[in-house]
Amino acid sequence: MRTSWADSVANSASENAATGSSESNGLKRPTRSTYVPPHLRNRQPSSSDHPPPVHTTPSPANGRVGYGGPPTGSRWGGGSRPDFGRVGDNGSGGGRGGSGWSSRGGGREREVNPFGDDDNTEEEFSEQENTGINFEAYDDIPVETSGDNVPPAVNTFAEIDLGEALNLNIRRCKYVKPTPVQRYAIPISLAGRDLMACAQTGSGKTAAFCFPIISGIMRGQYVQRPPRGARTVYPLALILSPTRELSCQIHDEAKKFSYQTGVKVVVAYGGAPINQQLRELERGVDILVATPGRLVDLLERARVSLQMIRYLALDEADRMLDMGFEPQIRKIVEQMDMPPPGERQTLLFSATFPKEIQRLASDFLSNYIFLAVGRVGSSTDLIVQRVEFVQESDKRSHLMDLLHAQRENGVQGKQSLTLVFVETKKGADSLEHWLCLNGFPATTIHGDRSQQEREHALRLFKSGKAPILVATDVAARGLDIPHVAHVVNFDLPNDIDDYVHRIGRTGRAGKTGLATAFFNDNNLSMARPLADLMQEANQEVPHWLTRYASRASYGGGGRNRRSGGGRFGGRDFRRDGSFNRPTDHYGGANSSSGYGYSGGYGGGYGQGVTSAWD
DNA sequence: AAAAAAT
Repeated sequence: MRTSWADSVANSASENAATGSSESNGLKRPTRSTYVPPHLRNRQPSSSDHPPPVHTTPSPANGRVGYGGPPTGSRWGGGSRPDFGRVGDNGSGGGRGGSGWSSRGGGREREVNPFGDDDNTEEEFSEQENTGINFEAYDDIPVETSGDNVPPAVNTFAEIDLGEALNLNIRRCKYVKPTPVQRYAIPISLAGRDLMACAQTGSGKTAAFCFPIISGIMRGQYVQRPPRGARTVYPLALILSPTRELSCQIHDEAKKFSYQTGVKVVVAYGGAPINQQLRELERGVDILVATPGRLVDLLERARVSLQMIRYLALDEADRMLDMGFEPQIRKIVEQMDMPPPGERQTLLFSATFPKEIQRLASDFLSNYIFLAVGRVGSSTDLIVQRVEFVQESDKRSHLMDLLHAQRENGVQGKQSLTLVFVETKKGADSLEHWLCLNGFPATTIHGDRSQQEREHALRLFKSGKAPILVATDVAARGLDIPHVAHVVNFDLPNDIDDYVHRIGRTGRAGKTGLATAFFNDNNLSMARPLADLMQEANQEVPHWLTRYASRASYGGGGRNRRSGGGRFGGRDFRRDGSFNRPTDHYGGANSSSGYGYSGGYGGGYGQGVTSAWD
């Protein structure tokens, strides 16, 4: 089924539900659209499994339903954003949009069931799905919101009408009740508001922005494809992330959530053949998940237009707006054909949100709500952090000792994985080689490897065939890898944020995790932030580290460019009063005050909020 | 100085 849900809805005036036999399909893509897979041939369409309505379609240029398309200005039908989905209310969704749609969203025949065999794979799935979600621990989690007219949070999914098909997928995912970030972020998003959210992954962050997007697209009838090159596609939502693997992961999640909703999710990223991605796009796309480089390529080829974007989500938003990415993001968001803030809905998610990045981010937002959700209970306690003083020349043998000990302690069950972070790609290769030589099955992931190699390495690691993964920061953020028992910072990062993200690869799913860092004279600039972080997380700080920390002067200590002051994401910079100051105020000179900061706003977060955020 | 991200 090539036609996306949105396309179908846009043309729903005259509906032809006959599977795969619509004239429009026949007209546009004769071969592909009329194909009926073997298992569906001779099968009666039923309310639960026939594809979304297909239509005798007027050409895109004259088939307008609902609002009139981009050239006419406000696509929001007059600024009442919560109602945007109701344009041209033709009743096809019934009174309660979600339920009405879902019965027809029935699934495209070729849609692979991401849940596997619906009835038999529940265990496998539940384990995966609930990774990192400790529902019990969520009850007294500190939450801070700021902004105008913050919609109230919900306590159950039942309170929100996300639509039947999506609700079914939520049940399939074993999501019993919304996590805090979902409780707040979903109503905010459903109300049409822009959002800057700080929340840990594993607490349902991906779902927190996917649910409202999917739900909104399901019930929105606003879609109209403006005339353009026939091969240009017009996604309604764009989700950007900083690494290819993370985009894949988000795509996989989004596919589960959108199963049989008719909402089409496509992923596009570099390093993989573009032709296959182009074919997927041609089959229809409502939600595009992408890394920036490949997206720019697609935009320049005019294979994708952002003209119809209703939802923009940036995952790991602080990384996306960091120096390396900011120009590309600005190009995509500000210099192509994406609707401006206020005409689209923008959702930014990250665990760490430095103030200066918040300031940058506000360019992309309109009257947004800031949301900070504290860590799950005392979950940092789940990650035991250790720092050891190890000279460069001793690192390998020291690592060897750790791995041997781990092996002998039986900590290394079949599924106990060790993730080793190093600074450079060369260093990754060479350490992997050395580990293998010494009898430790290791693999490596970094940016100099082919995408095939990267994905292969990740699979080897996840499956336990290579229980040691040597990685650069490409693996630091967002990746949900079950059974990582130990994160070793073989080389410490230069930024405490990166450290926070790295160690957050373990201690998930209510399991304990261990994080060991090798510290030496090359890491002096990290002494203070690291010591402060560990102290806040109730970790035992070695005395030698405390001495280094007290010695370190911020100016000389390092180029921790955004220092502790910004690292903690739990505060809306708009409330800081100091946000008018020049940017460089937040540079290295702010380290200590930054840390003192978390105690300075009410203590709601207390300690720990700063750690293990993801 | 390094990593990531298009070909």
